[in-house]
Amino acid sequence: MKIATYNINGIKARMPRLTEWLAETRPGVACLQEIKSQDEGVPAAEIEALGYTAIWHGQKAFNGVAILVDAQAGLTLTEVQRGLGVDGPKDGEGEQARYLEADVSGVRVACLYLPNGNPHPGPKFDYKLAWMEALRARMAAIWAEEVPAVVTGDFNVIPEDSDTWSVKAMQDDALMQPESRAAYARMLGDGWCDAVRTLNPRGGVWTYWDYQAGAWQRDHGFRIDHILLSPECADQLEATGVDRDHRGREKASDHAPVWVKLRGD
DNA sequence: ATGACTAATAGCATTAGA
Repeated sequence: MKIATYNINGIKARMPRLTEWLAETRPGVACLQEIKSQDEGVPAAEIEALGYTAIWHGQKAFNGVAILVDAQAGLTLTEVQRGLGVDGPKDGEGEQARYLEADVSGVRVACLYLPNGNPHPGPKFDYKLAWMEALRARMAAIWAEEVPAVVTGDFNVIPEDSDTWSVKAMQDDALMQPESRAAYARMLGDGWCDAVRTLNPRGGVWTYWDYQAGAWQRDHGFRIDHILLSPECADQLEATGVDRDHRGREKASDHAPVWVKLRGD
């Protein structure tokens, strides 16, 4: 089974790209982030017409996550949880739409959009770290259920220096502060497998290129979209990839899709 | 250089992203 994560940066603006990506690469599971839409604004009929069943957790203007599964391939989708119970950094705003978890034909799939955390330091960075601790706790609960599990999405963390084109350019960014990296490393320390890192130990794999300053043309990217596997899934890890060509297309997201292929046995 | 792009919402710019 192929499981993919894709920060699409606006589902309405990206529907042409999303449509052709699903048709061309046909992932069994597609975890989407930054749908930037309220629930009622998601083009549900178009998604269904592509042969995918979907659930989503949206909000006005920002954030928002969705899980799509290939119904034509016979995969089933049952929601398990939405949200991690962490309020946003502004007074009284409540929880932001950043987490959605489902059972996909016996595999637990968590789709997340971790807070960016800039500017650092400040309340947004504190929010990021609090959210990461809540995520780690949820991952421990999933672990305790002893189900095969995939936790994936836009983590907004550059885990190591080899995950960015320039350490110097990013050194003051929330994405690679020591606290952000340590929180991510704790998840790996708990036993979760960073799939792309495992098959690309020397780094140099990017999943995001800024819209600005010709970052795509210069290959000034970094790796922040991750796929973490439970031991059962890690044992089945066959391949990973980044659909880079989709970043270079007209009206593309600033992220590229990232995927893992797991053996089905 | 608190810049450069892009999307969304509400304007005739602002916020947020990373």
